[in-house]
Amino acid sequence: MAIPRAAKTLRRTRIQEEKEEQILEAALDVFSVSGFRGSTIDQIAEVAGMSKPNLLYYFRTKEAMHRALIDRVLFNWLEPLRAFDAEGNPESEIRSYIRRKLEMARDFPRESRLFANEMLQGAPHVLDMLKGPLKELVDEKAAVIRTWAKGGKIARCDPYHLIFSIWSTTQHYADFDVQVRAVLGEEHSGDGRFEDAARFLEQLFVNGLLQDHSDA
Amino acid sequence: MAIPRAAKTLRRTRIQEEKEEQILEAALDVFSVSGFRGSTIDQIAEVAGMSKPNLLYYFRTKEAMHRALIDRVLFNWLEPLRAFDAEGNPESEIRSYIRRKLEMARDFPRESRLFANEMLQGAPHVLDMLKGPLKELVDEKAAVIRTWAKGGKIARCDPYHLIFSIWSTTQHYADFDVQVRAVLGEEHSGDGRFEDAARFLEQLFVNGLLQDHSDA
DNA sequence: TGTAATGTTTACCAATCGGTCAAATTATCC
DNA sequence: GGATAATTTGACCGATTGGTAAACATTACA
Repeated sequence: MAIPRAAKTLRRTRIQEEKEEQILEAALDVFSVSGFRGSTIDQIAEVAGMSKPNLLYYFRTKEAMHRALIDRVLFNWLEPLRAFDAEGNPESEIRSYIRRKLEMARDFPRESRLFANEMLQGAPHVLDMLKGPLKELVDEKAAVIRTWAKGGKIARCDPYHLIFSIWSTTQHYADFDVQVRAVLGEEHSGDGRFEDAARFLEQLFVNGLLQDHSDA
Repeated sequence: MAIPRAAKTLRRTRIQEEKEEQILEAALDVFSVSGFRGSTIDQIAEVAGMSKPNLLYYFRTKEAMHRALIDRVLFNWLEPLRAFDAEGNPESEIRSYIRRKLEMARDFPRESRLFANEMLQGAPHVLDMLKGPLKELVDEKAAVIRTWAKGGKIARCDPYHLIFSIWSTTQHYADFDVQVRAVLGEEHSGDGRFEDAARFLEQLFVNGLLQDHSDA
């Protein structure tokens, strides 16, 4: 007889690791496109290549699957911001933050869309994380940016909106990918658009922030 | 007996106008949060305060409701870009475009989210519009921006990515509203954040683009 | 190799889904 | 006011939903 599922996490078998991986991979495919409510367990089961009850053997409910997926994705998603370094110089820190975020949009678009879907729905599953750990991390980095501004290393500006603008411009290339490609046309739908975007965004933020025009 | 629905558009009664308005208003509420697949006719009926068969009297299918809603929303959504004027001077045009887009994010967040949901799902209902009318409009405005750059009025930059970055930064305040509020904290969740955002974004784009640092 | 734990599947359930239908109700217009 | 068209509703349909039960198959391990 199967062990009660509460005990399953005590010791994990090889098969558990593999199957849970397989399921979360499929779940990412489905949830990132259709959101939580719009996705069905049957869809995920089909993508994962296993039967629905088999999925439910590893994750008791659709919610549990979604939560496991979000937990796994969120940590990596914040890595670039964590790497944002107070000791570095502003220009290279901002440049490399933009570059890292753009790389993530290019290499992990599903993760970005999963998160975007969650936000659009009002963050029902991650609101506490936004108000807690995320806010703390952003507060910390905003303080760094403010220090830079006070020291005259960058223009005076609202550090929160600076961070928001880097998030939005970079994630746009994952979340609105279909629109970007449609507008750029077939011929510019290779990965070149990410390099163009990086060039533009670095220019925008570096010129826009590194020199203080406000009292020129 | 009721007129076949194909003929309904021939002459519209007072009640038709009112009810269709009421339904689309409710549909906007629901679709903008849950996306097409995640929304149900019952939800919309409840919000609209009418029975499900009554909804289906005015819109034959869920798809028809969604299409009618998108058609109505899209035209207004592109208005600010259409107003972008080649004859004006670059600084004031960019400033007012940012301001208008931010106002729309503030005043019509549901419309923004409806659109964002559609993009996340791969634009199944509006792909032709993106590749057609939208692309043409953007091409036209991009040409204007390129003229400005060639004339030395703004820095040389990719006009498409400039437009993308204005879209993404402004719509962020509608689509990711819950995240913005969580990070800013309760005390900054009044409408003041839109003014702060406007100040920051105008600074960013004006300083970032209006002076050419690339050959300084 | 035997056996107990683990993993998988078939068949199924109640609830909800998008949508239909006919009957009942209301508005319109002569 | 009565006929006719427009609107609204309750009852219902088959398909799909999230999830369960139990039989069956496989694995790990002594």
